[in-house]
Amino acid sequence: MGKSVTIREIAEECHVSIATVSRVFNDSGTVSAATRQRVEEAIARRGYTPNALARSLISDQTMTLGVIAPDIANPYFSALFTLIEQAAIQAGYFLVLCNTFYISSSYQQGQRMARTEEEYFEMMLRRKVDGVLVIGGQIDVVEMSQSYRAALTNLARRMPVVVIGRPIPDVPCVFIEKESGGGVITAVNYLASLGHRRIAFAGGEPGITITATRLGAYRDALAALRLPCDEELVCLSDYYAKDGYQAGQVLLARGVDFTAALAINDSVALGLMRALKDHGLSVPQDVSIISCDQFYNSEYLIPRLTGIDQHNELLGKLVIQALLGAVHGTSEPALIKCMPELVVRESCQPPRQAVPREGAAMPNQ
Amino acid sequence: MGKSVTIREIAEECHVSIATVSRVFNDSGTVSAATRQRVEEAIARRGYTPNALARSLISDQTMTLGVIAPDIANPYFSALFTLIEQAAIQAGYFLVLCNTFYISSSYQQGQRMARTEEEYFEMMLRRKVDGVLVIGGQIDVVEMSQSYRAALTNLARRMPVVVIGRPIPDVPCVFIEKESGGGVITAVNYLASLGHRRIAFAGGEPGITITATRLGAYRDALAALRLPCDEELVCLSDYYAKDGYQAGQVLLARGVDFTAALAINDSVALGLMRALKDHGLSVPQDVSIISCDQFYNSEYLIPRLTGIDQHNELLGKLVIQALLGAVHGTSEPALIKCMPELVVRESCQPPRQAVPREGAAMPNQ
DNA sequence: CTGAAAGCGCTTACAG
DNA sequence: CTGAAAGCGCTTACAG
Repeated sequence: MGKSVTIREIAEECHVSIATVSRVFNDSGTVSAATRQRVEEAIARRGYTPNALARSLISDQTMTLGVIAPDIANPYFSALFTLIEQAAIQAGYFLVLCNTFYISSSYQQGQRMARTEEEYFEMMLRRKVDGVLVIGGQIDVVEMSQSYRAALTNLARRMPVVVIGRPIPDVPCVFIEKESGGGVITAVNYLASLGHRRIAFAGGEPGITITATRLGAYRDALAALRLPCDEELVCLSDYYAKDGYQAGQVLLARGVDFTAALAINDSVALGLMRALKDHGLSVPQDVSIISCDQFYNSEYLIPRLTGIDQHNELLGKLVIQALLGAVHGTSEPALIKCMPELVVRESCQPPRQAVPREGAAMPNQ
Repeated sequence: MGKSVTIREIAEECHVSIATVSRVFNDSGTVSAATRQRVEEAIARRGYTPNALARSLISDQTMTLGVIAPDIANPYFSALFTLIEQAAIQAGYFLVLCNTFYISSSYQQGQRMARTEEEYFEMMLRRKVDGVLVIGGQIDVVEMSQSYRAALTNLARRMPVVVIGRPIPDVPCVFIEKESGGGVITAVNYLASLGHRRIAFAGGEPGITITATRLGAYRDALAALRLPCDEELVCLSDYYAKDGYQAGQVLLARGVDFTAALAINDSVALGLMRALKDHGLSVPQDVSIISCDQFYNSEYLIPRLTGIDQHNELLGKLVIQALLGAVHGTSEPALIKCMPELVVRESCQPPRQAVPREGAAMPNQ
């Protein structure tokens, strides 16, 4: 590729100084109409494009924001990223997307494919992004490593950082807490109101905040309702369809008695329904299913999936607002909560009968 | 945020020149053991991080690649992006992701949320990325605008550009053509082998190459088989679940007779199956469904979706290889084709009866 | 209105 | 082994 045309070349071509070219390009300062026209023509003719690197070196801003997320192929994150990007673009910022695959066991098999979050933090520092958004990842691991905590603290001391996840004391970020489990309580109450008494819980990686929060809310709700809350009703795994499938298989193999189940999100619900079906069970006739976090295709499933809308769109807007606020120094250490909402569709109905207790046959795949 | 520590500060602190600090940090040139240690300690103590902007200005490379895609929330793109990112990271590059929402009618409602591809091209030039990957978008519009073509040509003259999409003569990019419709022909033949004679086609935005290619292959296959290919068997729309749903409604409202249908991808198949169900039709008992482009959840749907695996994973690897090749000047104007593969699952079976011809009732939603 | 100069933070020949 | 200097491409006071 040929070297790109610089401000100096334009200046020489027009017999003016580079300062003058800069002035006309940026429409700053004063330039006589004649030279302005001459310079503008040269710029157009040569296709001059200013070097953003040089500009950033001076202005000390790159108009770039870093986004560090676990897995963009997860619909939850891709939907959120889309929202965030739109808001960022409107504010004139670019986004550098970094996938860590941290909680995504689907991708962790074999050699390390991505960089760690700590490595990404270092890169953000070097590249002088104007701010960083951390979405989940190690921040949501219940037992956080000291080195991660130190790295995040170091990053936050040097540039604005907004975190969607569990607030950590003494780390100078803006934390945005997604939810407190309210939606799950609503879901359990809804199931109970339909007459269900034995309600299972499927999916979610153990040791992750979102799992712990939702599981905790599930247990609290059951306790408040004086409903059974046996350990065997719970099967954690991860956040994808294959994990819901696996959780369903385990639940069924245990021979647990349940007439309804909470799935940690839509993907897990999908896999769970599949496992049930392979066992000869129908939703909602035999088992009612409700998702704790609805994505975008729930209304097209058969049956249409009842679930909690965590209002992630709202979250997306708030997040970028918080980040831009932090970048421009008008940040408040917000603790945002979106009100979850139950969306009733077709996957729940009053219980007809208990699930048979005998050991389950292995499904064919 | 306080100004970050520079090489000059480290130099002063150690009473050496900045050249020396640079040498120890980059482990280049020769430095005495004593000063090396002193400098390394200062670097660690102060948490010095080199300014990548300044480095890039000198080295003329940013180790950043731009990716311009229509919609990362579309599972096709997010899966591809994931693959591409992993390959890029391993090669030491960062990715700037730009969503244009170009073909995504789901997002085009109301005011313009994203930038146009041409604006993104300009930004790539300014930011001096080392290369650009263009995935779909206007490149796949059958009637391409002149200004887009000019902008792409200009970009490709100035930096390495790899395009996944329809090759355009005289535009100096590396083009990677995804497919030629071979998979669709396989799908139609499969349906015909099952005994289907009236096969519908649903989804895909009109005027887009991928739609045209697949529709063309569908028609060719039908013609070769001497099967009916009425206009009314075809209903285009777009690439998402809601579009499949809409296409299904239209097909049903037309009262067309069909026992099987091709959906342009899994999302469309999902919506289509939903529309059929709302009309009281079951898959595969009443209608067989096959997807022309399978995503990741097809094996968890009820019924498990039969479809074509376009082997996008392979594509992801090839793409980044081509881009890195172009960046390092070892590009060949590749024309890559992945061999599609039929994956038979549960959504197709021999026809039982024709769909009733009377006008369809509107489904409840 | 316009230009010369300093400087953003760094790397890299070139001397010593 | 080490430092002074030039230079990457640009912006911005400061003179004139």
